[in-house]
Amino acid sequence: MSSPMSALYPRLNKSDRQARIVAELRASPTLRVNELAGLLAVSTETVRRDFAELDERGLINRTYGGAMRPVAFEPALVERESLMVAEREHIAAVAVRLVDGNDILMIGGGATTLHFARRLAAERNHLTIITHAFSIAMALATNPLHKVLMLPGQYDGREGLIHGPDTIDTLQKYRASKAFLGASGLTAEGPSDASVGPGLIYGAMMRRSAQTVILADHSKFDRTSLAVYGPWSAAMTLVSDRKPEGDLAAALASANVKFVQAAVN
Amino acid sequence: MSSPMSALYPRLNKSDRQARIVAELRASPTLRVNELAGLLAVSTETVRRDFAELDERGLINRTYGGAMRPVAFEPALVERESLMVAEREHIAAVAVRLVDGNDILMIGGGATTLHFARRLAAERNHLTIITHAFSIAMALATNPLHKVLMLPGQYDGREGLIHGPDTIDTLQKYRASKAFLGASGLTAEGPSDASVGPGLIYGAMMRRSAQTVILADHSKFDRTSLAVYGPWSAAMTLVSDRKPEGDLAAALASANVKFVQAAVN
DNA sequence: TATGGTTTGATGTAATCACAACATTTTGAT
DNA sequence: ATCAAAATGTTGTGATTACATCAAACCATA
Repeated sequence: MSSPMSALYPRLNKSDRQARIVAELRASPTLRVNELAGLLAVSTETVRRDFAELDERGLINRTYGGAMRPVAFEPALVERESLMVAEREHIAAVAVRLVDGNDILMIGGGATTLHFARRLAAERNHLTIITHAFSIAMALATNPLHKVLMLPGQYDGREGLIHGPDTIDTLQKYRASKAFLGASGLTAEGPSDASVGPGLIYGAMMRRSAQTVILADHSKFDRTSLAVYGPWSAAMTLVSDRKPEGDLAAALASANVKFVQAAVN
Repeated sequence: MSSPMSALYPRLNKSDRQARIVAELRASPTLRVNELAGLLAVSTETVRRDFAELDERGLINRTYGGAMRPVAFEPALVERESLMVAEREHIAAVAVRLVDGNDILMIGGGATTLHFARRLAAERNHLTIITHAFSIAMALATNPLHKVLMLPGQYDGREGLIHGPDTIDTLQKYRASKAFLGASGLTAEGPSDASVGPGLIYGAMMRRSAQTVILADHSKFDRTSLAVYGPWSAAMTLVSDRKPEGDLAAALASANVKFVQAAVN
């Protein structure tokens, strides 16, 4: 057997090799499958398999022909990130159309609202946005023309967002035209969140905004979560990829909640 | 037409389209030629030509099959991260010893204070920390036993921290035992920062804390920066890798500033 | 040593991409 | 309206990549 030309490194086992890939990405923001195969003296298929695994674990991001360094990974958020991505992006894209040029917005934390914030950064300018989520603020700040106001309070590293009494108090000082909120459950009673702290924030944001837009894919329908943060009302709009049915649909109708469909073609 | 977002937008001219490509990269760190062609309703060759021009101008980075956001978009912090790392880590390690178990801390933004926060997360528990920097809060939150309070205000994506009148106002409500602050310059007049906004924060933090600890390596000595945020006083401690000399040393001595040496080695 | 699972390599096929050459459309100025 | 330049689309070719499949090599353990 002829030895490979670039035997720069000793043969590594799987975990060492993958660790090295991650390390290599710190030096260079992108890597090609080809280069790496030569560098590590393994076949391209092995590199591809490593990329697939590391991408699964969120340590890298795959691109066509290679991989790139992940931008910034939120602790608990990454797990949810991979689910319902297509639905969430559609919901976010449609929700952006509900934003007026003069709006003052409040945006709650969550995977879907993060997509919404990214599109807001890409498509809009000169908006004022109040939020309690680090990820939302960082996404919006990639467009320096926006003005991002951060709420005070206790930082929860697991969720990557801020809550607590200070947050609620400060919200009373602000008034927005529209609040954009995610939810982990939607029932006839109203939208709800899995944690009490953030739930209180979302309720306060809703009360301090003229309009409220709930962004939630159909997997949240009829799922009850811990903290219900508000009854349905005529000042609310639900943006989702499917139309609700049954009890939930009846509750929305009787409260005059507007519905906007984000079709998944 | 299986792309998530099909032709939602009107036909754009060249410069608008290219501006939009740059904007779109804010929403997603990578773009594929194909997706973008569908999104903008132009041929793949046009997208390729746009990529070539934008890459030439440094506004994007090309990858095989697409383009990615240039690394320069990241907060300005990363650039400084690589300088004086050893010195900063020593300074941070020594500064941690100045923290008492019952302290309530304020920590300002910066590369050196970030090292300090990481050590605090590793070595201490049950501290209450008030900060205005995302990176500091995230570093501290890796230890869930700490309580991290985030200040409100306008988010500056370039620096990755918060400032503005709301921040100053809120600081008046708090009182800490010690403030740990970085600096971009140290002169006889006092420590100073390169930006006005953060400088005002550091001044306020200093006034609201019983003790102030300045963390700065020797490259900051005798360098004047934009915003001087406080005169030297007996309530201050300087932690550095070298002992100041000349005018600076005289000013520190006459104000009774304590000095702690962080020896390298 | 035998064995079963894991890891890696090799191969073939289909999909995707880059690039160049040429045709067509749009734009802007006269 | 006419013309020339710029911008864009189309097409074809060759290169690169992805993915599935199967075989070989490797490894831990009984």
